[in-house]
Amino acid sequence: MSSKLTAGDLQVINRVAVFRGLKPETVQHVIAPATATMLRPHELIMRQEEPATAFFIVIDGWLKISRNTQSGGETVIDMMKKGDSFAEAAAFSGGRYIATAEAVNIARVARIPADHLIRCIRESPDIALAMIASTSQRMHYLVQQVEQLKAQSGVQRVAEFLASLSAAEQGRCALALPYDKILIAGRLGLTPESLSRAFAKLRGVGVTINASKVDVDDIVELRRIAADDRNAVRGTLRPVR
Amino acid sequence: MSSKLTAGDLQVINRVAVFRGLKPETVQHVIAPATATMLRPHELIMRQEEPATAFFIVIDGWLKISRNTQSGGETVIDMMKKGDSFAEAAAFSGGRYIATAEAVNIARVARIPADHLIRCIRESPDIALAMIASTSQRMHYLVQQVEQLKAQSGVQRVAEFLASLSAAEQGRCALALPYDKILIAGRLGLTPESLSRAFAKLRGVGVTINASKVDVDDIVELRRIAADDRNAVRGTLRPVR
DNA sequence: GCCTTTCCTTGACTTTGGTCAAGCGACCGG
DNA sequence: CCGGTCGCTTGACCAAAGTCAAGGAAAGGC
Repeated sequence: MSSKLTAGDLQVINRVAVFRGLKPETVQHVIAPATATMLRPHELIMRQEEPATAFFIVIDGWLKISRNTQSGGETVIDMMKKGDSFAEAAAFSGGRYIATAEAVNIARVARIPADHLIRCIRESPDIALAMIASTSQRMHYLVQQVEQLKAQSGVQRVAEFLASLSAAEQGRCALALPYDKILIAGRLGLTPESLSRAFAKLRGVGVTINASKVDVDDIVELRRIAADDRNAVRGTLRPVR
Repeated sequence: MSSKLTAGDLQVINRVAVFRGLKPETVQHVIAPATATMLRPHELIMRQEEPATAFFIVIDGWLKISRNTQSGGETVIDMMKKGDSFAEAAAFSGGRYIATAEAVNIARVARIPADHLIRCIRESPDIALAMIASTSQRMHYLVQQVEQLKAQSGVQRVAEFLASLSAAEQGRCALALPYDKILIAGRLGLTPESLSRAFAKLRGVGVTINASKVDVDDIVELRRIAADDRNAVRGTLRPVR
């Protein structure tokens, strides 16, 4: 189940954003008591409401970060991939996890105990700054998330999501959906049905979706749709069967 | 405009959540170079995209934390009141502010320079832990926000908002809306019109709104509406003129 | 191989919430 | 005191998105 880190694990961990700017020996020290776990699909590594005793780094695979709603449902909060870290802030504040982390596919996750981390911080405060920077990033994401949910329509969120998958400056580009459409729908606050229909509308502006392969005729157009006013887009987007 | 802290300012600052658990002398040290500013309605103390050179504590009044959308609109992210602190994480990470803070009414805000704060942390790491704890709280709020926007209907968000204004365990209670309905609408991701209609629906379950005074017949019922499944509520909520 | 399950799409329909327009009352400045 | 602006509400309408149901295609188990 859980084991010491392999050389490959260390490879990934040393490049992780949360440790950016720390001296290699500091990183070594922080991850000394870390363990790594292989997860099968649907296995959980972090459970909402449980005491926060560690934080995590994704070494490989995709994890779904979700919350159980009062009404028994589930809300996708974020998706984590190789190189992402999560629950840093919870681990420090000694509270409980506010969300659940579930493996989407076969995944490998490193676990760094919170008590050790706090001891490390007392020795070298730079670690604290690194963690705060990482937390700040996460917060930025959440703020953007709130903004998108409040200010953009479903199609616009889909357009922005697709555009974010490509680094292309402009013009035509091909990309692959990173995970199930059901999960994409959840991440964007839509039902799978609505996501399908959003894709159908985007077909009209040169976006071709075939299983998990996507072809975009003009990524600038896609970004324009996302950036436009909610109502400005209306005429241009008719569903194409 | 900006001035040294008054005795009254210190009163508030010493009780603030972000400094909870720190020794009084540590707090003294952190806020040594702090200044306080009086803000008139609509004045800004923090501007999105500007370099994050400080973090803030609200001494009095209400501030609106908002973001300018790409399409030229504005999204309310949060409302801050006396005793709240904000932009801690941004101040550390040396990036830029990700949102704008605007006074809603006459307000007073303390400003703690980031460079001094970082020096403090290197001296006593406990400050870092306090800041992380505070950031963690903020993140919890944002996660809940995302959850609410994705999982609850407008009326449900309104019900939850009203319920959160009262500490009452159960039964009848009276409460006051803390700020304009336009701002409440923004905070909940609704238009003012939709908020009005949501209020009209809640009238049917014993919620009376008169200007900024609200009377709730049964707060448990209100919480039930918020916690129910999006669809379960449907029959029970018809608008009452 | 086949059968089952899961993912995804589409259609028809309903509900929710935004838009536009009108109107009222409170507050403010002159 | 008047006329303005602003906050709030209501009505009529429309667009966006959820629900329910059906069906096809792909993947995985036996």
